[in-house]
Amino acid sequence: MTGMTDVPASQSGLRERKKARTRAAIRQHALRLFREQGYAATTIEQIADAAEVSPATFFRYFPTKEDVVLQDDLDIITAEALDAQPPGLSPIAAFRAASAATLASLSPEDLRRFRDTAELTATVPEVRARAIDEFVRTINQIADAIARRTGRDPGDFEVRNMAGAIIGVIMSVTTTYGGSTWTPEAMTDVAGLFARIDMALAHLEQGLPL
Amino acid sequence: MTGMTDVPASQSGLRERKKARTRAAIRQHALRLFREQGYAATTIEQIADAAEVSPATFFRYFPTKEDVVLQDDLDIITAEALDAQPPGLSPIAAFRAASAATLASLSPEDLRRFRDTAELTATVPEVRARAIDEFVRTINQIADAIARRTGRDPGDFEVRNMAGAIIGVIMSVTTTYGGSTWTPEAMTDVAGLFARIDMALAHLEQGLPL
DNA sequence: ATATCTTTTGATAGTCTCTCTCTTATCCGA
DNA sequence: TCGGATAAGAGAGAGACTATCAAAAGATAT
Repeated sequence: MTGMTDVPASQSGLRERKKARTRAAIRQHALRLFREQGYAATTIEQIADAAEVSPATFFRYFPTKEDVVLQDDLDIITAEALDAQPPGLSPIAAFRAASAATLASLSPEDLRRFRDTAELTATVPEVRARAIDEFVRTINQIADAIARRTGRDPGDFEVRNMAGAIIGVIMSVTTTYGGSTWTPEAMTDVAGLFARIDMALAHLEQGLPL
Repeated sequence: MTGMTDVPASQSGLRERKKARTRAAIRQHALRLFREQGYAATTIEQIADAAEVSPATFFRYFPTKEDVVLQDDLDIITAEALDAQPPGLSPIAAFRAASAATLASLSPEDLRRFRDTAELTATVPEVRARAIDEFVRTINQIADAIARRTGRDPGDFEVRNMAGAIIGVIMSVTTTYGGSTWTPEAMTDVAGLFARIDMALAHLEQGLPL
């Protein structure tokens, strides 16, 4: 895992490089077509044509149409960043620091892609549903990381509960940005979104006072 | 809204009664077939045949296959139950009381159907994704109810944040019941699930101490 | 009871996502 | 350079979902 970019630092064989390039091409053309024509109006065949592969190949790289949009590696990165924080910090404080570190590590290109996918995630119901399900899967990783840093069992009820609360407030922030529901323009700066996430976590850390 | 049952207290014309009966029949046979053969292995055609309607009619009652499983009214009920709680209670305490009241109001038949749908929700990825998306939609209703009872603005950041945290811990509990991931047997009693939800909310209320 | 109007249903055809299988091409290591 | 793997392509097909149109059934009025 070398970052969020689709093409990893060319490591070994030509085969892997080609694979990564194909994957990146598919995703890139897919996102472009989604932006131009809308998600539903874009067919797999069009994406495959644009990326110069067969429709069958599309599904070898992405199990479903929605998966082209999903962020795959972001949660893994924050999990790593979470482990990298000093042991003294409380779980939520460590999570806040890890988020900041993750944001800082993103390249401009990463940010652009993040913005595109975030918009699609908030806009298209099917994609949103899948993305949130991924979020829930992330609860496990967060819980594991918290368990590691507090020396408790990963299945511990309270650990899992805290992980759930963290994901919950993040979901709340990301699904309603800027007061009412999602507006694409408001999402232009990813930094603002991260700032709101940090505020939400701080609020949670203080016990959600009203 | 007369309860969770599919057939509302027969009110007006024959037309509406028939409609309600058709809807109930489709859902009932669908859940039975899902239980017997699995979700993916059951086709719309089979459900339609069993319910003695045409496949097209299925889609007139439920926009997608997943929607047969979703719980539609449960969140509305808890929202109402939330408003019914005495104003003195803190938001989370009120929510706990509302949950208990909702559980108590369910008929044995409701409980059985709830158990079936809960299992499918936790088991089948597509269904789970949809259900969680519904959960997020529920954040708004919870936030509105909290805003009403605290006299704050419904769009208030901290109010929405608390609603998110509540949904987050509930998601955490319902998606992993009994330590590790879902086991159908553990789910036999719905009461146990509600008890766990209550524990999670109590933990959240105390500020998530570890 | 009959006629008319509206709503619901069924039938049919078609699109698109996704799966499976088989064959061909390409890359890797020896 | 030669087997052994792995990926890409082609094609057939299942199944979810949509659109359209005609038939059936309920509601309403005379």
